[in-house]
Amino acid sequence: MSHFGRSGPPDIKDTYSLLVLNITFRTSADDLYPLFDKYGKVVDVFIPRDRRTGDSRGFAFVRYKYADEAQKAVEKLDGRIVDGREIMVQFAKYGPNAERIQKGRIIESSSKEKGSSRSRSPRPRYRDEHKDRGQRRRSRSRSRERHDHDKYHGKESDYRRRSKSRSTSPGHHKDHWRGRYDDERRTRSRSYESASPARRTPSPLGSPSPRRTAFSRWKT
DNA sequence: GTTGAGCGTT
Repeated sequence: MSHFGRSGPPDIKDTYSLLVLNITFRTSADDLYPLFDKYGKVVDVFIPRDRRTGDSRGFAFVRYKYADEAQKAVEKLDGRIVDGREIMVQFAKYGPNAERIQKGRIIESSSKEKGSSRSRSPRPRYRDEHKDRGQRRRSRSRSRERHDHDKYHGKESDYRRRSKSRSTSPGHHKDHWRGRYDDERRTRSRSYESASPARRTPSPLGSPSPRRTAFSRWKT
């Protein structure tokens, strides 16, 4: 079990995709599956990863079998704290094929279900159907006074440890070329000073480059 | 690896 992501898309023909945003980078599909499965039949959980680093991008896709269950999951899990992060759950707007999606469901280009012609009025009123209880309890503010860091002491240690494998010493090279630059400038300044004293810009970040000559036309 | 919102396969 829990082999989502490497099994490929099982069946997207009749599923409803949810987009889960703002998940932590350590949250995996296996962690999301039981959480979302509580509210309905989850067919697939997929977290797009960076093919170079293999790290998650901070969001995931959860595919439900039924729209009402998916809607329920959105209502229940949107804004919920998962792994110490407030996740955002919403219906996917685009499909894996970059196709348009309606309420998480892929709109098939085939005109097979176009039985009711244009009588439909598809307006973006997803949550309005449940606005009576689905008020925006989420103010989208990331201000949280939680300190659940101690909850991941063990796990966090491992993450930090493997990531801290590198120990570079930035600052040495800067000081290095800085000294070289200073010495070089000082040495050649003698000949350059007499050659083009006007262009003498000692520090590109030390002097505000008083190139007022460009504004000389403003005078009088 | 934050803020806005973000939209996808081995």
